[in-house]
Amino acid sequence: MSLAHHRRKQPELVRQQLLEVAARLSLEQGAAGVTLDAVSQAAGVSKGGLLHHFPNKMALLDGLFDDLTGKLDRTIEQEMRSDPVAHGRFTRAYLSCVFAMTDETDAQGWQVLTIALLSEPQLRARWRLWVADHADEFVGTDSSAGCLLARFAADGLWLADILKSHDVDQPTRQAMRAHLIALSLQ
Amino acid sequence: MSLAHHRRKQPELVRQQLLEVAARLSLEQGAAGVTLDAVSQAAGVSKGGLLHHFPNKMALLDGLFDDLTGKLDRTIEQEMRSDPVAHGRFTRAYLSCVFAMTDETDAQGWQVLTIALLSEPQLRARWRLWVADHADEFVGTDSSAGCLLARFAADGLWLADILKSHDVDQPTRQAMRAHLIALSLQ
DNA sequence: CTTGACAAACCGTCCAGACGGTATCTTAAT
DNA sequence: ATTAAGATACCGTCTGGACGGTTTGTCAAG
Repeated sequence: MSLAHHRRKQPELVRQQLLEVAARLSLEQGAAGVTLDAVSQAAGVSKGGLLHHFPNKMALLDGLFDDLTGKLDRTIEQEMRSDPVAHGRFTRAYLSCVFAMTDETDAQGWQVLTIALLSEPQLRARWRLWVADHADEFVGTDSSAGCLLARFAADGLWLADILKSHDVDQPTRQAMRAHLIALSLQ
Repeated sequence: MSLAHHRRKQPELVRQQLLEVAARLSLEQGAAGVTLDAVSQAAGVSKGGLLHHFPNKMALLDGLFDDLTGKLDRTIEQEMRSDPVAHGRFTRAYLSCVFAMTDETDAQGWQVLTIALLSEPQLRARWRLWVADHADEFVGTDSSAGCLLARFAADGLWLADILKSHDVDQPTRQAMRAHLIALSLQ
């Protein structure tokens, strides 16, 4: 009967809040920090409330994954529309996303979260599927060795960002980007 | 008084066995599969025995990490000795290691294990340190944008291998390697 | 008044680590 | 060469807590 019970019901907002909190927790405490108790409490919802929206923990992680790939897909699609050259178009859009991740607000969230997600075998499989689907869709334009290499390099940079292992200054970063774009065109 | 109590004591071997089993378990069952019970049982040692060698779980993971980076360091050092060109020497050795990982016996172990390790914040920090140390040591020869990019690309390939997300055939692989070696020289 | 959106208490399991013990090894004085 | 005295390498049990999930109840909106 306390608090949230009496507030205006807003299921969609609560659902969003739960996903957001789950992402933040995985950022701050690693994958192990994402427990039903912690997430629900941090979101100001009871555990029962959380389990109402996501019937089990895997569903919560799946929700996170969907959120992530959904945003990524939309950004890529948008980026591709403004690229006149067909060859390597998807690769360049992918590059844009990765290079943009440093500045974006929710970039850090994505990053550490992703590592956490990838440590879950089931979610690894889903990521595999995502990659396979896109490789398939753009096999005509983005399957050259140059494109593949460019995307690998972007992944490496992305990994370095996640781990904060390298410290790449902005000029170098831009030079690398230019180099990779050139690669995607050959 | 049972069995292992009476066998010849062989601390170093048992220690090695424990690390090996831990790596195998993380490969087969993901990070969550590495529990003290599972590791000790699979290694034919009691949990008490395990905790004798590694006072807590973190120490076990640290041991794994040391094992990994130790082997990596030795391989890199060896590879560097057979490279006459100074510029980018470390980068090329690093490339060799990454490209060799597909064929090596314990490669799979390394790979999935590494993902598990990277999801642990403390171990991420140690990896950060490893990178920083090496970047520092070879700042004179391997800090060019080309070298950095080559290493990033290798990391991307390595990540793809881990996730089995891409399927890169051997010819493409070799072409990529040649390309990256050229990058390390410029 | 039915249904969806929660709350709150509870359960079974699993897991990290503590603890007290026992067997084997090493060392050094005899 | 013996052997006592410690150090080292284990074993087996227990516990406290965390965690995923269930169940039952309550309130509010349509």
